[in-house]
Amino acid sequence: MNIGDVAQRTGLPAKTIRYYEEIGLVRPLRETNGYRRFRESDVHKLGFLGRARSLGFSIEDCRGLLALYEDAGRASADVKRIAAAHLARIDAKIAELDAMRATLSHLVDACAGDHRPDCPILSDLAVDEDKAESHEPT
Amino acid sequence: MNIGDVAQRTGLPAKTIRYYEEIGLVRPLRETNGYRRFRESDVHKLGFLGRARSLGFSIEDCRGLLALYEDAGRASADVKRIAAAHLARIDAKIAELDAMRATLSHLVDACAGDHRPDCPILSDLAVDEDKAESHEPT
DNA sequence: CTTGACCCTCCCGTTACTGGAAGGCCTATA
DNA sequence: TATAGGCCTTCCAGTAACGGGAGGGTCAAG
Repeated sequence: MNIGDVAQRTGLPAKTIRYYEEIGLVRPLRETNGYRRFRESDVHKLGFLGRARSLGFSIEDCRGLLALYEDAGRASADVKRIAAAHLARIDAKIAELDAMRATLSHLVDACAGDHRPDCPILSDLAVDEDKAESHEPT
Repeated sequence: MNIGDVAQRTGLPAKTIRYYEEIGLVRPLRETNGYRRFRESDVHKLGFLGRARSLGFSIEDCRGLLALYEDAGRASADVKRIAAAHLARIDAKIAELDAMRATLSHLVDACAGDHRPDCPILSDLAVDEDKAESHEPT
């Protein structure tokens, strides 16, 4: 199977599939003309990768999950560890976004949004107060 | 004021401040020895930037907000438009993460997490079903 | 034989920085 | 005065996960 068909079947762009090969996530065969030839097992792996990525797992997480998937004797605890860590990151990100949302929606609501220059959004950003002094990395 | 003092006062790393100068967000003066010299207005702007960034505004958003901030005659509607668009992006991101969280926490709960190989997390990722076929860009 | 749809590789651009190397400047102390 | 350290400078490279596009080979149909 050529890359175009695989893209069709997995929903992944051909560019992405080539990239996954480049970083060693899949190893399709090659035709004599240089075209990639994908086996069913490659397509299956790419589907796995697409689903894992859509759940927000990083490429390195995916690499680990794929290795565990192909290891029939793995312990489910190893899989759960990766997933639980990812879940914790998601929760942290949600909390961060919720905090941003709260502040921002408050400011947006307070802003008249008309032709006048007075704007609580800018006023707040301009103020040099402790409550606004946190610049933690995201 | 030198860059180290400004970093101290704004909470921004010196590297970041240099970067902001490079992309034209601030324009500190220069001493004869080549050191950057920051005025109070520069420090103020950097504080503004730090706060806007911590609310998740992009650099380009910040550039726009800063321009509006320095334009005494701007309309608050212009500011509100930027903030509301950002709020919408935040909401979309939260919704996406909530969906991931729901699926993932379900799987994590279903996984025994012991020494046995059976793992619903991997089983689900391996399945090629319609309900798991969406790989929309984030 | 040409057209058009594939496929290939290679390189740059994205976001917002961060790390590090190589070296100049400034102050204090031995 | 020499030197140590702590600043400061520039420039280069790398990050995550691709996307865009150039330049060019391949294949099946008409």
